Amino acid sequence: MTSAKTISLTTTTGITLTYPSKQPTPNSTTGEIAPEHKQLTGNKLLTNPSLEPTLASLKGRPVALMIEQTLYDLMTPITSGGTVKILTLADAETLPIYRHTAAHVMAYAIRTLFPDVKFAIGPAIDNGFYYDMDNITLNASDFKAIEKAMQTIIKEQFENKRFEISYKEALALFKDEPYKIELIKDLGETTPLTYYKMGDFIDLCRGPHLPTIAPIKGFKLNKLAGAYWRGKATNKMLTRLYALAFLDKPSLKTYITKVAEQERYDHNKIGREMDLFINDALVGQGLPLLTHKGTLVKQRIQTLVETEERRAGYLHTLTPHLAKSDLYKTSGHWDHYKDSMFIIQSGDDEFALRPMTCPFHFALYNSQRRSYKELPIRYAETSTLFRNEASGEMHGLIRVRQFTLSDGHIICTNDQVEQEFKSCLELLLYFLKILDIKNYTFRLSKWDAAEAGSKFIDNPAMWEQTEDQMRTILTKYNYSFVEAVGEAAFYGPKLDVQTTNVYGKEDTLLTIQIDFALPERFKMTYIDENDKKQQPVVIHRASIGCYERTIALLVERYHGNLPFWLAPDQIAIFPVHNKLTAYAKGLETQFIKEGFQVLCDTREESLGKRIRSVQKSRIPYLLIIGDKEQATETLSVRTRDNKVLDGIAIKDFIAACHEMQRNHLLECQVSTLKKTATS
RNA sequence: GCUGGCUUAGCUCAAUUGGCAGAGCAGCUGACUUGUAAUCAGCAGGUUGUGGGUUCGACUCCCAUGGCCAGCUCCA
Repeated sequence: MTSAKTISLTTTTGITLTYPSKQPTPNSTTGEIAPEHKQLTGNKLLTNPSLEPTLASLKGRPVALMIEQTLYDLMTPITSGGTVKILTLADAETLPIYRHTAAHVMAYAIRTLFPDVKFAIGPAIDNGFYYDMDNITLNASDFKAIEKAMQTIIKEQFENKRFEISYKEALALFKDEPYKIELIKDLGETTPLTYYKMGDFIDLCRGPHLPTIAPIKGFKLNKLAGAYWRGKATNKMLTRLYALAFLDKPSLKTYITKVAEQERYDHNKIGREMDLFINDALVGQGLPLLTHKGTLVKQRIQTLVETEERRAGYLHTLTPHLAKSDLYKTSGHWDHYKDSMFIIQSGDDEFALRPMTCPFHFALYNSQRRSYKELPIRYAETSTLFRNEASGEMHGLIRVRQFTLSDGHIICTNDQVEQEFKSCLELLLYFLKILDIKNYTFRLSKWDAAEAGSKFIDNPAMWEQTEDQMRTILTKYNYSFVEAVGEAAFYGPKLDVQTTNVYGKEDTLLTIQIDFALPERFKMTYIDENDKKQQPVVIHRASIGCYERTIALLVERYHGNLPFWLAPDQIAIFPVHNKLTAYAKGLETQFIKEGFQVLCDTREESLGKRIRSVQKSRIPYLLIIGDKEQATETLSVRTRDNKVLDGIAIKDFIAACHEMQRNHLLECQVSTLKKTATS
């Protein structure tokens, strides 16, 4: 049938595969395939007939290949050998291909309903795909019609055909698609171009794709948003339509249920429900007010952080919340961030609320002549910072205009950088461990040479050196990390600890940065052992990051059930009837003396009602006090997960609470109490 | 800042095509004295975010604006 030369590949299952060397080419004027090439498309590529995909069902059949970690679809000629994994729909590696093909189906459907639409890009993403479009107005009420059109298209079981075309042919074929034309021109005349065709819908695309759209099942359009063309805010904003896509409807449903479940723990909802913070339109956007409960949580974390920092050799400072603009001009922040600083004009003087602490610590350092014998100097401050974030950026406690950073700056010699960097890392890992935060990843945030001089200080040698330094340390101590170009600070690379919120949105929780630029700008020096002036290195670091963001993460991590030592109200006391009020009040006093935060509810309401009324506060322990408890000097302890333990001796309960408080224990030590109760 | 959605009592939500703003919870008053997630009855609660406009008449339609939510962009 073909004159294909055979390229032999080793497969994990020992199957030999052959591939045709010749590819179908389109008729350049119409975009149609020449008839003699038709048999080369689709599913004729495997020599083992039992493995051939069929249009009717791809279940258990090969749909794509992975050769040396690169994905190929079955329509693409293979030009090099290697270890091959044959992928079926069941393989995890296939899912992005499936989603990408589904994106094309959606585009096809939209084209039939909105013929004037102009397509940009439509990639697979986690959990689904999106397509960016122009010249179209959509709203959620269009979703059903689009989904229905997609179903209709899928029923046709179109093959997904692949074509290689020249630069000129591509320009002609996509002449009505301005965004595709821009992509083609950017790829240039020398890059091989391909497009895919299903039914009468064609799309410029590198692939890979499923050989047929028949198996596409579990999808749901879910979100409409604006997105800048090529991710640049100066470009036109396009319409982005997001969809979820899974192999089948049950997995789609499972995912939707899971997400709904997760979103119930949004700190922005339950943080307010727990009465940790509020917002007030008169105060302003991005300026949350912590209630007394939120303040208790913050103060407790702060105590932990500052205690550990002192142990780690940090010197705590208190520096001004504003400074003359000259300070930020010296640091370079003015050039980079002037627009997002709060600037205050006072007579002839220009001030700004501080957006970071570093120059203040540098001023302290520079207030004396420093010897190498003093280094490293480790400054730390629980620092209030102000950043005028864009109005669309604010989010609960995660992104705000005023926040409190567990900030710190280590000024050290070049030789001390590795040790100090490692200590910073260990300190923040210690905090993450105590708080039992596990959903984080390390990101080595590097500069982008393309933006040298504008976004980043133009000193390639120093960038290379510090990034290597960081990479070496991380590798040496076996921390796995991803590298991200263009995510550095303007003065140096960062190790960012990234986390995600309940919506899966990624944010930086903690950061350690090596700074080679600001010591120069602030003319920081020390005298070395040879009586020579040297320039120190600065490490910027955060212990727990910003308290507001950390509280948000904790609320989501614990679903509001903060550990005993962090819970705003730790214990609530409920006398069963009002003759026990005095006794309950006595207990309250006793617990307060022990240092716990206690609520005593003596309202003349039913016990059930009073218990119900504190459920939203998620108090770890409710103590029900009846005549029996008073007579035996015991407690009936109800935990917030609704377990009831009767007959707990008061002193044992107090001891257990102290234990949890002192050791920052995560679990309410119900088992300990129980043991005491039954012994 | 941009795109889309939303904005009604303290909270959660109703109110047909433009035709008298309504309920539950919370609050207050009274009765009940309570054993582990809502005792009963009554009362009160609003310039429908704000400012304009269209209309005999606007919660409803239009314009502007504040705020909230998701996404994009940004994040020292």
